[in-house]
Amino acid sequence: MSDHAGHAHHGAHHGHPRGGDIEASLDRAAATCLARGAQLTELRRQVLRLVLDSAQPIGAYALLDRLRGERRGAAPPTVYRALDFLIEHGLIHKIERLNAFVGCAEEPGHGHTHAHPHPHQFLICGRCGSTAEVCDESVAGAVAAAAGRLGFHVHRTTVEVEGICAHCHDTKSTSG
Amino acid sequence: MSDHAGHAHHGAHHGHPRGGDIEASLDRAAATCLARGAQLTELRRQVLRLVLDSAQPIGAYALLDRLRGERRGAAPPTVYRALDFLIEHGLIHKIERLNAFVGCAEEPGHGHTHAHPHPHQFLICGRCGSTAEVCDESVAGAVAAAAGRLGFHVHRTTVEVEGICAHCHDTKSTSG
DNA sequence: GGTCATGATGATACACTATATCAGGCCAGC
DNA sequence: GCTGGCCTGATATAGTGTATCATCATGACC
Ligand SMILES: [Zn+2]
Ligand SMILES: [Zn+2]
Ligand SMILES: [Zn+2]
Ligand SMILES: [Zn+2]
Repeated sequence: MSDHAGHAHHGAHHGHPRGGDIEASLDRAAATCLARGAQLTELRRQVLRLVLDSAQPIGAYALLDRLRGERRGAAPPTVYRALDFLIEHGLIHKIERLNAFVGCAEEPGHGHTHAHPHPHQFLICGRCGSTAEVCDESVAGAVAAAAGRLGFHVHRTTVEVEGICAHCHDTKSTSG
Repeated sequence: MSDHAGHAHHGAHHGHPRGGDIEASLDRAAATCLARGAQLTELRRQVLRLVLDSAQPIGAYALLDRLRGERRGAAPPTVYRALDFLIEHGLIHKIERLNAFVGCAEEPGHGHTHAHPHPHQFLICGRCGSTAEVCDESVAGAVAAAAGRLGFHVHRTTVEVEGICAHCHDTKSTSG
């Protein structure tokens, strides 16, 4: 499987943690949770690790299969409860179009939670399946303005863009 | 859960704002399909009528239940195939967050199809469950700009905003 | 007329996604 | 010890979406 998963923040220190970065991210996530009076338990840490370890958005049942490798007897509620917690605390996001989950590309500790989420959008490549999380304020602003014009009070915004990533577009004629 | 979704079959009126406009919309939809070399068959017309007749986004299995009132033996593929067709031709949209379907608020016949969809966003009220389709070019433009900066080629964009509609916000203290 | 390809629908079964519910374990505080 | 809150285990079920094959109508073609 290709490992070129989209990186929205070119050259930045954000992006999907890979390899050894994952454990550091887990530690930061644990600290974030503690500061909020919540606990990143071993189960939740395992699920978060599996999400972060996946190069692409991963479904709840795929997570469940992998989780069973280290936690025998895990069942759907096991993983769904962990996912709910992780979403609640802004550590992962759900991509609605795919019924799948990805780690948040923003560093934790910025006060992002389910109640105060950071603006984010997903670019989903229909060819290689990679996704990139972008945090474009102008998109969020345009949405807020359009909603405000209608007197609508925004709580949460889902933006999911389907298309072809730069890498696939560049290589479409050489490997298609 | 509100209970004013209606139980009637293909009656002409339920007190919905659209009312008798629905049959006219169906006729326009049929013409649009014909012009594209497709046919809005009786089944598809029935499903589209049920979607348009629903005051709120309606799920596939709720549609199936109602469809069985006029087409005995209807099964999940019956309604999903019709829905796929209607989406393909831009006559309805799917709201991913709700796993539900709504009629397109834009008039058909503007060349909107699955291949060339019009920009649209949904405002979903978390209190009354109503949704509004808005067609804000600036939102679409901001998304296109953000994606373009990353070399991402946009094919389709999903924007779904959860919040409180103006009506519910105005009446939040007067009625449960 | 007969044959064949196409598209739509009927019908059965299945896969995938998510939640409800109850029971048991753990720990802090009283 | 007891209680209450939180987390997890475990079973069952609800909700959403597809795969597959059969049947039927249509229209092109010979
Ligand atoms: Zn994020
Ligand atoms: Zn790609
Ligand atoms: Zn529309
Ligand atoms: Zn409302």
